[in-house]
Amino acid sequence: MSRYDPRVIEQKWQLAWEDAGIFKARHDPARPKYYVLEMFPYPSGRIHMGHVRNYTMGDMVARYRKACGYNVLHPMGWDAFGLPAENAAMEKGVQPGAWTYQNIDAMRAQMKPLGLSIDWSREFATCDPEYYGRQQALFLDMLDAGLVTRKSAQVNWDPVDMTVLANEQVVDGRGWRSGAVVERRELVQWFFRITDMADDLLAAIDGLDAWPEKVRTMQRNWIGKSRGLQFAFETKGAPEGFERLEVFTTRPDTLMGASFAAIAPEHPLAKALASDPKVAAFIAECRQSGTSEEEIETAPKIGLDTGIRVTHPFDPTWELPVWIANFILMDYGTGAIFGCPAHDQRDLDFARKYGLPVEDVFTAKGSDVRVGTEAFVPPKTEPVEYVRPLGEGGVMTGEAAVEAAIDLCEAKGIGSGVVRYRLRDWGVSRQRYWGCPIPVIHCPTCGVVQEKRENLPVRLPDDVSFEKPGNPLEHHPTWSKTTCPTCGGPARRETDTMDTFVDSSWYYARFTAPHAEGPTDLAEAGYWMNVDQYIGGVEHAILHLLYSRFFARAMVKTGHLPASAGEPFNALFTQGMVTHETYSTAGADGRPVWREPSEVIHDEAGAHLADGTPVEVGPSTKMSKSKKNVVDPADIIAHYGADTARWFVLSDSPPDRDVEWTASGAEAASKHLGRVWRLAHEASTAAGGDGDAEPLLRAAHRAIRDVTADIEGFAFNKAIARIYELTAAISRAESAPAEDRRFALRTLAQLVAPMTPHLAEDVWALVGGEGLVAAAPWPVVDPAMLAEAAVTLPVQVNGKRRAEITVPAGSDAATVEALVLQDPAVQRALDGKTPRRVIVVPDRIVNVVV
RNA sequence: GCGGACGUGGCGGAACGGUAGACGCAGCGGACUUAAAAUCCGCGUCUUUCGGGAGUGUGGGUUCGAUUCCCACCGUCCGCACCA
Repeated sequence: MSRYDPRVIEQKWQLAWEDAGIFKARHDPARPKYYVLEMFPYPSGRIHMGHVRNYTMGDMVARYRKACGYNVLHPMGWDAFGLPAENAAMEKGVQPGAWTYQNIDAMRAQMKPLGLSIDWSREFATCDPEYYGRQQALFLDMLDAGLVTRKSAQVNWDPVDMTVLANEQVVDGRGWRSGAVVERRELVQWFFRITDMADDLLAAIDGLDAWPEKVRTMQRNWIGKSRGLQFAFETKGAPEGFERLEVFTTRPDTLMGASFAAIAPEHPLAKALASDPKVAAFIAECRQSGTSEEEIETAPKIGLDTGIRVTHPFDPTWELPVWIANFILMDYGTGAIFGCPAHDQRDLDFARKYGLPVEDVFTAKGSDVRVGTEAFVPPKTEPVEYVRPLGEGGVMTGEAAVEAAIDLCEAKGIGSGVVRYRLRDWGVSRQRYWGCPIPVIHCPTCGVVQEKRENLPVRLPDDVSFEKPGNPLEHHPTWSKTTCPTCGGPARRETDTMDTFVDSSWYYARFTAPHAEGPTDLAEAGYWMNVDQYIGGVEHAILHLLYSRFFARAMVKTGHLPASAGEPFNALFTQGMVTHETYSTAGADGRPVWREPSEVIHDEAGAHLADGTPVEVGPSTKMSKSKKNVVDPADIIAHYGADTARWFVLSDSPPDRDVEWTASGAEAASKHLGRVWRLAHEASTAAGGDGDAEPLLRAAHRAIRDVTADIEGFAFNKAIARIYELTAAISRAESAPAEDRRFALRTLAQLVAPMTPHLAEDVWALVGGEGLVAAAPWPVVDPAMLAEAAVTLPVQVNGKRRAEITVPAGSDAATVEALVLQDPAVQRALDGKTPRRVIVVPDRIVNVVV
């Protein structure tokens, strides 16, 4: 007998789809469009299970929407600039471009067998000059629109390699190659002025109702809008020009608890004091750390008393010392604060370390407990008792006290209420080769000059050397030498390239017209934008999504997108990771040696290698090369077929949670698909059958209803559970008329077409479906087949289940109550007591309260 | 350190505030087979004196009723601006 052979059918149907050209997206104003997009991959050279999960989910949505009658756009491309290509160049001596394009070819070849409904004619890579040239045009338009600026910013500097390091390249405070202690250094850089849009980016989050709430919360917190007081201390003993020290605080209500003022090591006042060797040494010490906020926040708090004093604005006789402290960020507020140790943990730690006073400003209502080693920081909405108030005091919330403090200070002429954001401008300069060149020229006479638009793209040279550390574009003998577009004199090209986040901030728009002359084609963008469903990892919840939202607004402002596309992603779904158990054996030095899953044998003796060495089975973690707990999709597809891989990554776990890859799970998925195929094969030639068709037909319609709802709700694991039930029902209905079984199998084929499309086509063809199931409409549910005549209600007595009764659906409360009280099991549970209340939830439950 | 999420049988998970454990895996029992594989059917939280009792990370609270809502704690994961 024939059997399910994925190798044969998967290739067959992929060819059939290609011949029919059914996944090519065509602009058709007469039809409603639907744009499905998965976050495009970095071309590492191998696809991994995370990709399979991401693209299978996107394909699920794309194929489902197509069946529902939408004109679907489902493109794919490559996020192709970035550090790994330069690392490969250093390690293997290949050019980053050649390495990247080889990887793209390899990955495309691994992706195609998955049978995704992608319009490959729209494919591009961000490292194509055709793409990055348009990105340069966008950059110049943004420059003209005032959205770009140049200013100084801090970078990780490797003093041995004399080069800028990415945060990733800083390991335990040291450069990953040189091992030198990394220091912070200032460099003039290009920035996008994202903070100009902070308020709009924040307010518009309210409208993103199809985004996960957690992502919206994270974005709100990242933007971090806060109202506070900005005022100036008068200084004593400060150098000329620093008679006043501007500080910003979100807690002006704690001003009477101030015990010191502190400035960032990069603050102009600190720099002005650096002629003092002690200060200079301290600032140098503060710089011995990377730029990441995590590193700065977790570093031990250190400070230096400058000897300068400031007078308290509410009491001219009260003086506070000015410290330089390593935990003050120059980027936030004014780079200077006053410390109130009683109500801020960092200030308290600092005060305890350096013996500064701690004065409680407020206490819990009615409590006389004073701050010890833990700062008292209740929610601002909680009423507290002010014992050192700025004004009147008494019991009030922090919120109210802050507003009162701002009003009081404004009335007294001490500063003013201001709004600040945690969000910083987006620094896009990178001192690297493998990125989009910034299309400007530095001319000794004219200054910073734009490259002429007709000269775009400014192409990367393809003959660079990675022998020396640092930016190869700077080392290139000729590339940066050019003439000034304005005066014609000799000039130097900008050698900074753009952050790769820029590349991924507008690719969704380029997909709507991938070969347009300009960055976009407004007619195409107008039809296809916005992305209706965006799918990707939660690790992009903040940066990529926020930058994309900013870029879409910038493209509206520069005329590259219609006004309606300023918020580019209508719906967002964040999927979980694919994990696997980890396996290790004991190494000679006692440290674990990681083993690949394919090396490990599981049997009665436990887990071991082929030679009998026992294997330690560790917890399931994200698949990673370093722990070797990876399963190669290519191997799975070769062994089981693409449909099994697709079915597995959709089943079991909810899509937004991690899914654990297990060999037995893959085996089970494969078995199930074989069972479906066998049922179809048997039914294809079956005749007769005189049994009752109704249970089967009811099961089919229930499945249509439930699977549809589950797909709409991104509950793919539940949709799959419903498919298992329908399969069991068909298997059980051996005696039903053959044509009814074929109907049920056609329904099944339609329902699984988005999940396992190749199998679905084969089943569809076997049981008399017309044409391709990929082109067939979504099945329609018959409400008459869903109605139930009777319902079984659980009966609780005092909240504990004691009985159940069966009543006609829709029975009213009085009828149910009477029946329940007569029930012998209920009477036994009542034990002669009189019911106080009977709660009847129609068609759901009864609770008798005694 | 700061911000965000998650926690249910041996395992992955299901459950508009309404029968906790759908569906799947592993396991056990049975059918078919000379036998095995494949396939099909059934059982399945723990405990019990067989009446019942306990049970959704831990401890409290709200409710006729809590896995679900509220508070505190513990653990795990994600992000922190130059990894993508």
